[in-house]
Amino acid sequence: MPQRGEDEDMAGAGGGGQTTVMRFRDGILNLVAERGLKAGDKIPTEAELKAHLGGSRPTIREALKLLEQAGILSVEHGRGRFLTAAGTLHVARSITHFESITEMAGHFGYSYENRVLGFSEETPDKAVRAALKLAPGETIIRLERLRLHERKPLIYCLAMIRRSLISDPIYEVDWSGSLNAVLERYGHAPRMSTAEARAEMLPESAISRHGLADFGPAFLIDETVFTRSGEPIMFASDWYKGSHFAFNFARK
Amino acid sequence: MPQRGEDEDMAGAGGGGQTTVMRFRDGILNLVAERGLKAGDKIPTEAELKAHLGGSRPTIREALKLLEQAGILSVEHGRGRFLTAAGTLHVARSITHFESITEMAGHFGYSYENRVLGFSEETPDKAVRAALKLAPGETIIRLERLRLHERKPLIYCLAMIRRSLISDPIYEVDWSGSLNAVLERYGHAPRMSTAEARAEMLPESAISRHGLADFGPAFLIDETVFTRSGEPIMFASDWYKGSHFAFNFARK
DNA sequence: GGCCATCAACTTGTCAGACAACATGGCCGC
DNA sequence: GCGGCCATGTTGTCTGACAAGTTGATGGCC
Repeated sequence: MPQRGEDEDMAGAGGGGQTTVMRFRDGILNLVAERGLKAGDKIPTEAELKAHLGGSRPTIREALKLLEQAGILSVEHGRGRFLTAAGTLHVARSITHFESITEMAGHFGYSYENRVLGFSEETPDKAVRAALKLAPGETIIRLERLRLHERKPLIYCLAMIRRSLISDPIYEVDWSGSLNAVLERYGHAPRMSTAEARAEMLPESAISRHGLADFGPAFLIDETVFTRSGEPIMFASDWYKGSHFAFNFARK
Repeated sequence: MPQRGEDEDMAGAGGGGQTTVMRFRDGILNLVAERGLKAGDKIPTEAELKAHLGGSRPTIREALKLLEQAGILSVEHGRGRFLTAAGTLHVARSITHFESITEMAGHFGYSYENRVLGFSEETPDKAVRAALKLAPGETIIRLERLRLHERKPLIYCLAMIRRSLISDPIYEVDWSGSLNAVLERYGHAPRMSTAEARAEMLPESAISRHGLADFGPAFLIDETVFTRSGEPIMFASDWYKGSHFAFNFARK
C-alpha cells in the first residue's frame, strides 16, 4: 500500500487541516467531544487512536504533541494521556488576541464615529524611539483621535507611527478610517503587539483641550505593534472609558 | 546499539527536560540562539538537527512540532522551517501567568502588610453562584482584605470562597497570610483562572468604610479561580491602585 | 543568446516495525 | 493473607524507507 498519496479526496471536507497531523489533531478533539470526556479523563491510547483515525503511530504522536503543547493534554509515561482542566478554560474574546479597535467595536456592540483630533510629524521621545527601534533622525506621525458612540466619547487614541512607512504626504492620507487598513495599504499590516495595561485618568492635556472631563477612570493599553515579520510599526496608547469596557483573559 | 536507555547522565544538566523530546526542544532553541538567527530566518533542517543533537528523526520532529504549536516556528513543505516573529515577542511578567498576589508582590518590589478587614459566612449572589457552580444552599466565605506598602493601601481584595472547601470553623483560620497557602493546606491549591479586567474607582462602601478616598482609579481584576483539576474554588475581585501597577501581555 | 522543459537534489510529510522504559494488576509461592 | 515476580498495557525512542513539494542546474530548442 502506498503511503497516503492517492489524493484522498477529503479536500474541502468541512474543517480539517492541510496535513494529516492537523487532521488527526482535530480528529482527536472531535473524538474527545463525542465521548463527552472531561478534565482528568484518560483519552484513548495511541493504538486505539490509530485504529480510529488510521495513519501511523509517529503521525498520531505528532498530533498528540501539538495538543500537549497547547496545554490540552498531559502525558504520563506508561499510564496514558489525560485531558487537562486548563484546556477547558474558555475565554470569550481574550485580550491576548490581536485585533484592531475597529474590529473590537463590533464585539462590544458599539458603532463608532471616528473623530480625528489632529496629526503631525514629530520627533519621537526616547521611549517611543526605543520601542520602535528608530534610527537617529527618524521621525514619527503623531495621530490623535477620539472614538464616539452616540456622541459620547468612549476611546481616546494616541498613535506614534514610523514616518518612513507612509510614502505619501501625511495630509493626503485619510486618517478617519481604520488605521490598520491604512497601514495594510502601505504594505505594513499590523499583526501582533506587546502591550501594557493600567488604570488611570485621561492625561490633563486631553481633558482640557477636548472637553473630556466626564470621561472618568480609563483602562489604558500601551502597545508596541509589529508586522507579521516582526518589524515595529507604531506605538499606540488607547484609553478606554472604564465604565464601558472590560477585557477577558485566562491565567495559568 | 540500544535505543537510548543507558542512563545518559545529563541529569541536573542545567535546564533540559525529562524526555528526549523536551531536551531536543530546548536544544533547538539554544542552537537558534547561538547562531543568532532572527525572525524569518531558516533554521537547520531535520537532518542537520539530527547530526547536531543526536537522536532520531521522529524524535526531532516531535520536538519541532512543540515549537510549531508554540508559534515559534513555521513550516513550509519542501522548503524548510523558519523562525516566526511571534516567537520573538518577549513579555516580562505576563498577566496570563497565574500567580498569587503575594508572589506578584516580589515582582513589583513591594513588601506588603496584609490587613484583614473582615470575614463572614454568607449566601452567594447569583453571579458568584454561577461562576463557582454552587449547589443550592451552598454558602461562601466572604473575605475582605487590604494590602499596604509603607502604610499606603495598594490593593483592595474581596474573595468569595466556597465554604465547603474549608473544613474548620472560619474563625480558626489565619486569613492574614497567603490565601493560596490556606487553600493549598486544605487540598485545593489554586492553579489557574479566567479573568476580566476593567478600570473603575473603588466601590463606595469600601471608600467610606475604610478611608480609601485617596486611592484613585483602580485596575480591577475579577477572577474565577480553579484547581489543577478544574474545580472552581473562589471568585476574587482585586482592585490594584492604578498609579502603582501595570500589567503586561502579548497579543497575536 | 535567450527561453523553457526536464531532472536531480534537498526538504518536509508519512508509513512500518521494532525495542526500551515505566505503570499496573494478577498470579504464585511462602 | 501477604509480598515479590511477571505478564501486559502504555508511552518513549530508534531505524529505514517512500511520498510529495521546492529549488536550482542542466540541456535542448527556437
